[in-house]
Amino acid sequence: MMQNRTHNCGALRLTDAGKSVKLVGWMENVREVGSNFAFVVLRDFYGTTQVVIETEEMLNIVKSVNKESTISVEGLVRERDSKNPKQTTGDIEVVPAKIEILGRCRHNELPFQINRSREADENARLKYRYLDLRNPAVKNNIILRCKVVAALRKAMTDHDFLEITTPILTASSPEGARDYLVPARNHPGKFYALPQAPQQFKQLLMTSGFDRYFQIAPCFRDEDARADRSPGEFYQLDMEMAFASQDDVFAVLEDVLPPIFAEYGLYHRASAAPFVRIPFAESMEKYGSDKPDLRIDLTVQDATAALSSCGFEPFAGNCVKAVVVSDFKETRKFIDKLCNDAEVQSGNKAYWFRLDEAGEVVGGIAKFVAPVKDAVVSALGLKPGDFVALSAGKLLAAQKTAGVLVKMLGASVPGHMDKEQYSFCWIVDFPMYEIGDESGELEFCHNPFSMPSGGLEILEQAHRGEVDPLTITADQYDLVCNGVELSSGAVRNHDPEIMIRAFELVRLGEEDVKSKFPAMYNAFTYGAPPHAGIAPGVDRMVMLLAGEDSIREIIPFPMNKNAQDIMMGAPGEVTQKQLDELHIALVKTEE
RNA sequence: GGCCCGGUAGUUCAGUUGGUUAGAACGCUAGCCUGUCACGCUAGAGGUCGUCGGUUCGAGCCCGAUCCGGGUCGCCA
Repeated sequence: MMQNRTHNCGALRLTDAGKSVKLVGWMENVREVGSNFAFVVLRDFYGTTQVVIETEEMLNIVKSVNKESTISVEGLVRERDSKNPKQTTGDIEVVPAKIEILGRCRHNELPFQINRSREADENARLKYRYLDLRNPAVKNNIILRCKVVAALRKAMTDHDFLEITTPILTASSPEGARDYLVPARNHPGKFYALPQAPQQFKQLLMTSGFDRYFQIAPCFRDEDARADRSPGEFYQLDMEMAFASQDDVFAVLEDVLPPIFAEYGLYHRASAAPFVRIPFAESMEKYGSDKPDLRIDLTVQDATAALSSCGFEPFAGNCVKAVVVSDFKETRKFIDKLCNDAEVQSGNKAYWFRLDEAGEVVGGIAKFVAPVKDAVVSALGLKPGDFVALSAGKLLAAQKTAGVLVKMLGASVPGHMDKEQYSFCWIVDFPMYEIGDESGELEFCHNPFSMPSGGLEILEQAHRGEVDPLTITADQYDLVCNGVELSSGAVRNHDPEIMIRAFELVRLGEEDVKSKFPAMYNAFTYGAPPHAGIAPGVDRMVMLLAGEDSIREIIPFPMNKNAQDIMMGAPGEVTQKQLDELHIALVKTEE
């Protein structure tokens, strides 16, 4: 008797006919086509092989177990009478002399059919993720993820980056997202935090003299989920370079990413270096987004001057943005859906009108537009047959809504999107400061670690009132691909003096810098190299490469929207003993 | 936390202005079938229409509350 399998279920070919083999796998299907005659489909990680049943004895064994049981099959490889060209092993079949049951499936009805699990209810898929993953179409995304991670590691290593792991149990950081906290048994009342990113550690590594660092880093943030944002935890290709500029960081990723995207992606075409660079302000104005999808040829135009006082109430005193689509042939139903979807996605209403073949303003808010037709036509360069989608509000809201319209129109109106490619761009020159919504005062726009463009000098000018702080940009950048924000990065502020001056503009000072980032501030007083880095999201990259719209499709064991693992039962209750050890008393919350 | 969509058989869904016994496909069970490969044919089992309350002679359908899921805004330095 053979102990181990001799081949996997994807291996056997016509040239193997006549061999004695042993296969193992899951019994995917049984097709009975006569008395004591049946075909069994045996599936393992590698593929499927047909087993032909020709005796009552073998049929009885097969019929004694449910589908999805694991079995071993020993027998002879035989050329098929009727071959199946759709199957890689379709030229042969195995005639069993012995079938052994290895792991019985105790359920004759599964929560969903394996080969159709992608259509099943999300909840059922997550609860029975181990069954969902038996579906090759589901499993393939995980295999892709492994290959992409391996390729990223190799590329980074080839570029002389060292992979260094940083702590998972660390200190809570005062800024940014909500932390996951871990109570410290030996320190009553104190907590570790799971890192939101290895940000401070990698900057400390730079200060220690490691020249090029990277890590496939787990990151933890207690924030709500989105279709493209998993709750709780995610992975970044975190990297940092000493004595480096923005251009140095760009050069590495422009070298690393396109070949991996072209090789592993659904579309085998990726932007060549250098990627387009778009200043933040220009991106917002032209694309209505800081993550434009450059595969779409539509852009946003300003229609404020022409339309804000046309008498249409939502436009009054507001910015008005327009997206013009030529030769528009879609139906009224399409337009209504567009406006409705845009409102759902942006939180703001969208409006529209069009020019008919005679050049007359018709449809939507035509009543208000017609009286100022000439001004609108000339401002937007309209031609007969043009469709105009509109948004209104404060500048940012109007821009963002128009950006949603651009993406929706580009995706759904034929001829405006060259879809089958990976189109990268850098968004640069982010503002350093903004006026906070709640405080009404000057605040950091993104993170305070970034170097202001112009360094100490521009900050001094701002302190002297010679420069408006709102015009100061940071050496900070985003990497965007097909409308997806892959990554944020920056040239870091490595100079304690510049750090303090940057904080002083938002009414903070040296003590605040020291207390918020003690390790980093102290380290930088001992001679720090200028450094820069970035951290592309691994999950989002794999999502793009797999062509999936949901991040859960590319995570082996994803959580649901509410950050629950319904398969494992996390989060779950713990024993009183555990709580006592951690000095935690639970308080009943009032309804 | 706000808003939108959804919850009907094991699964995916349909269900007309509120009206007799709530349907289909796949799956499951049984029978037939010797070259199937999404096998085919015949028959059968399978339902607290998420939950609670209300309106009504009568509710899967209308109303209210609530639970669950997804999307989205806020949030995500």
